[in-house]
Amino acid sequence: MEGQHITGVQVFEPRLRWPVDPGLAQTLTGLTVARLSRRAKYLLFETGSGALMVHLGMSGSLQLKTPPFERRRHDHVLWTLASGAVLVFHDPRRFGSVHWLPSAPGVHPLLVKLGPEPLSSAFDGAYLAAQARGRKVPVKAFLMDGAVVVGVGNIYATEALFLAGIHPRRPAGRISVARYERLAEAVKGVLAQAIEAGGTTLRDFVDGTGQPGYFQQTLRAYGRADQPCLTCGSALKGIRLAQRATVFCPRCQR
DNA sequence: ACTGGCTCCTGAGGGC
DNA sequence: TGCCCTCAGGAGCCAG
Repeated sequence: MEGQHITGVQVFEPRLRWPVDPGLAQTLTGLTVARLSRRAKYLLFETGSGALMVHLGMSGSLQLKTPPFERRRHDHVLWTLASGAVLVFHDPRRFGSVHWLPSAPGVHPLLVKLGPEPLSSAFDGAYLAAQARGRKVPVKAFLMDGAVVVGVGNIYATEALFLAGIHPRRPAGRISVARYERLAEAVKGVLAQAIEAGGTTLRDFVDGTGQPGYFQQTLRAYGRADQPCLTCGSALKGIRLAQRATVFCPRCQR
């Protein structure tokens, strides 16, 4: 994508998580993608005057295709490039979104309240402990709060808490700095491993080349309710916490 | 200031 | 074989 010139934009379905800006095609046509970057789970296609911002939600994908190809059901936005290739945004559940991010003035409202990147040095045990001070929210919901740290969804929060030996319902403000250090390390480790494996495929996830991720084969807790704990052998417990499926070991996680 | 519940949507999977 | 119901989830928003 880097260096590609956008020659056309077609929006077939603007009803995504946020309605697609009717002026998007007008704004983007004629621009060149200088570089790709990312903030939290928002993908940024930077041009000289601003950025195309895409969120994949949970079922979204982007693929570069070479015409002729048949537009599939749920192919919502197409960008035609000067090379002749077409970038396709496909999202059956429409939890994803497509935005225009002006380079000035200020930050986009969706980005302004976001916490640090989990793989950055700003994210560590001391930071988590400071953020958690006085808070009673269950630590799993705390960890999934984008204002605390970005990028930690349900699966990786479940895995990290298992690795750190922390009970998902424990109030965030009642965890020691030492245990938060362990948790921060667990988050970094789980994310690094998942990225290495190419992501986690639950149902229909595929990457930019159509390949599934393989991290699900490595999951220690998520999706393993009633199965034996890989550490102590006792049965993992499945609960619902903050409207999310949660699995933990009642013996190892306190 | 916090917290918990609701919401969008489609497809998979289970029960009958 | 096929239908119908329930559940799954990212994350912003809102009521209490």
